[in-house]
Amino acid sequence: MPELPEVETIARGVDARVRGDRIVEAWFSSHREPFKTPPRRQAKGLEGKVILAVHRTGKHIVCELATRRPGGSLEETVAGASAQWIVHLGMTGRLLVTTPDAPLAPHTHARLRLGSGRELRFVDPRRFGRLEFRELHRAEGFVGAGAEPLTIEDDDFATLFRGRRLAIKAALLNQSLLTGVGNIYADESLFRAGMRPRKAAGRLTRAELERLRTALVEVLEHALRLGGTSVSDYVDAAGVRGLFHLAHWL
DNA sequence: ATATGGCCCTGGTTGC
DNA sequence: TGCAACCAGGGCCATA
Repeated sequence: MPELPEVETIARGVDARVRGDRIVEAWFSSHREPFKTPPRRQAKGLEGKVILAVHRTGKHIVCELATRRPGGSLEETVAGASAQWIVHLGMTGRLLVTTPDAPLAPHTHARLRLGSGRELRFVDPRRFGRLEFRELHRAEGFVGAGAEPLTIEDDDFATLFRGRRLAIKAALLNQSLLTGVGNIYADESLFRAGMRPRKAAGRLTRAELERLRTALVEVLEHALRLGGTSVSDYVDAAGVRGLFHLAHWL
């Protein structure tokens, strides 16, 4: 359910609350999911790190980490990162900033105790979400496989679908083509563009593709504007309401 | 290479 | 009313 606008909104909210904070202690649940990196390794990597910045790539929330405080512009800050904590919310995941004494929600899988006294928590009943830790000297910084729908040019957008026989809706959902688009915004943009979801992606005309891209950008930006006004609904302990909000504007 | 389908997982909804 | 079956749905993997 969380797609690009929701994830962006959450990333901004978390960034505003924890940027510059130090991770004092990390606790993880002992389930197999939602861990892409074993919990012990995540805890070891996270403890002592400073959160330089939190931002969105596709549907992923990326926390840039280092062993010292950030300085300068966002670009410099991100460039100075030595590790990343990557959060995917899946269907039901929530990333919350709370006080340490806030009641523990059921299905809490991660608790990062911060130097400021706050806590960053990951809660996910269905465990479709993913938590990953990356050392940047061992691996590339996280990059989504697909293109960002908000910034892709018309030519590149058209190229994505050339020769493809699968339905345009399925193509929009494919994260290695376009990243950040899920069920809701795929449906909504197709509807706005007046296009049948089951039409083969490769059979759309250039004019149709341009209409589709425009519609997609419009719905995403609209949702982003709405989301921006209700950041606290996502990130502060109340949590759930915000997602509901955005889904309901459609 | 591209496309399809099954699986993961729990909570809410539906149906008896 | 109460309980069980059923469905949602993004990403990942095996298979066609």
